[in-house]
Amino acid sequence: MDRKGVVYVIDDDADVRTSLTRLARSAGWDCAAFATAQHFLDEASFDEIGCVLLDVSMPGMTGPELHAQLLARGCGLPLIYLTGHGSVAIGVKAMRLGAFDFLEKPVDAEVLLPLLEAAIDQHADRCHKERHLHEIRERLATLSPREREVMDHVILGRLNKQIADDLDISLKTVKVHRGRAMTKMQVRSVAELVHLCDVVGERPQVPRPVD
Amino acid sequence: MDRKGVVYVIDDDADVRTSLTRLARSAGWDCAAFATAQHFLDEASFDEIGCVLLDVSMPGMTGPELHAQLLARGCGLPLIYLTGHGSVAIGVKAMRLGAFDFLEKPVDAEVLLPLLEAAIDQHADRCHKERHLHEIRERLATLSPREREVMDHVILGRLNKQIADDLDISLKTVKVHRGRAMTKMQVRSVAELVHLCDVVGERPQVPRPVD
DNA sequence: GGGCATATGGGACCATGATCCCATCGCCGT
DNA sequence: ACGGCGATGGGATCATGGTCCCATATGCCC
Repeated sequence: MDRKGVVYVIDDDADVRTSLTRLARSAGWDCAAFATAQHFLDEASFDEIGCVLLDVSMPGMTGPELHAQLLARGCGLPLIYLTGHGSVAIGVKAMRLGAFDFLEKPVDAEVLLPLLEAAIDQHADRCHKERHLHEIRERLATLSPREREVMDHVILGRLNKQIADDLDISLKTVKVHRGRAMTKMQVRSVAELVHLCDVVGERPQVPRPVD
Repeated sequence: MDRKGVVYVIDDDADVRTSLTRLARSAGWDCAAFATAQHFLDEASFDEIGCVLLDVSMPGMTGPELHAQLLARGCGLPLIYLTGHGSVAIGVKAMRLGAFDFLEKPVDAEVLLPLLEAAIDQHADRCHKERHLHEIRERLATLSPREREVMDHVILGRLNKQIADDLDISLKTVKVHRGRAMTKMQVRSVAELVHLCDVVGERPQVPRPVD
């Protein structure tokens, strides 16, 4: 049985890598194992659905250090820490940074496999939403400065007449920019436009002019 | 110096309660201490800005058990665990449930005080946003069923004509309901209406009819 | 210099939305 | 039985939005 997703294993212990790889593959996932965090950073593509199983303490870059690196690179892979003798403080800090889970070795397969599935599902879900946001941002990027400016007023609920007054241009020009913005954003109603902008968090805080 | 917020201390050790209470008060917060989780549940009001400092292991209800109780009651108070001899698993689980932090005793005042401030600030912020959402939901609750139905179509970008067709009523009636919905929601444009509904997560997934 | 995108504007026309007036009908609670 | 409210609908009027046609001017790139 094949599933969609890659399990990345990062551990300096070859035996651990072998057994985790075997476990993940037996459950149907692809698996790529690395002996150091640096190897993982160098070789992994980061553009696939998956999750990361990483050891806390390794020669070179440690688990938490890798975590910070991934956060800095905007990589959204869920991280599941595995540790032999971790401390409370390290575990709590990892969770605060957004780790998916933090487990102590030895880990039971019946515990780990559902976790892997949940982590990969979460990542797939997030990637899907992220792609959608990216599409919207790409449409936003096609707007000319003036079109964007007019759109910002439109999604605040301003009338064409008011926008014309705000920007000191004619009503006619507002209509042109507005129509082009609607076309470029691929929407046919103000409601859809506002919703798209809400989804990507584009809410200009233009001061509400007097009515 | 007085600050806004209450620090709730829950610990079975009277000395710990005394010292934490003194610390919190010296920093300007109100403080209420409880010897058991049950006392806290019985006596605290939960409608004030604040945060909770709780011990993990106590006679009767434990810290994690109280945590679950608070979650079930929809209480948004940030929880900061304090533990003398906590395990990694307990700490990680507490963080997964949304604890604000999980510290090991003894806790340095220079660590705890900034945490208290951050937790209380976060709670104040969330309460503020929650109040705003509540206001909007109250407006939504004043809509008649038909008004709500029409509004659901409006925020999907449907034209009055299409809504009339969908609901099998006259164009005129749609206008009436629409106008009343706008008044009750206290908005003057579709853009504002859509934004309010986006904020409270009210996005009906009415199947898009053929155009 | 010629093409292209951007910003600007006018005129005309139609569709749509908003807001008044008016009305009927049914249901619920006092 | 009466009043209030929700839902329904018509007519009239005006403001607004959308979409065609047309045009000019600027700046940029090849």
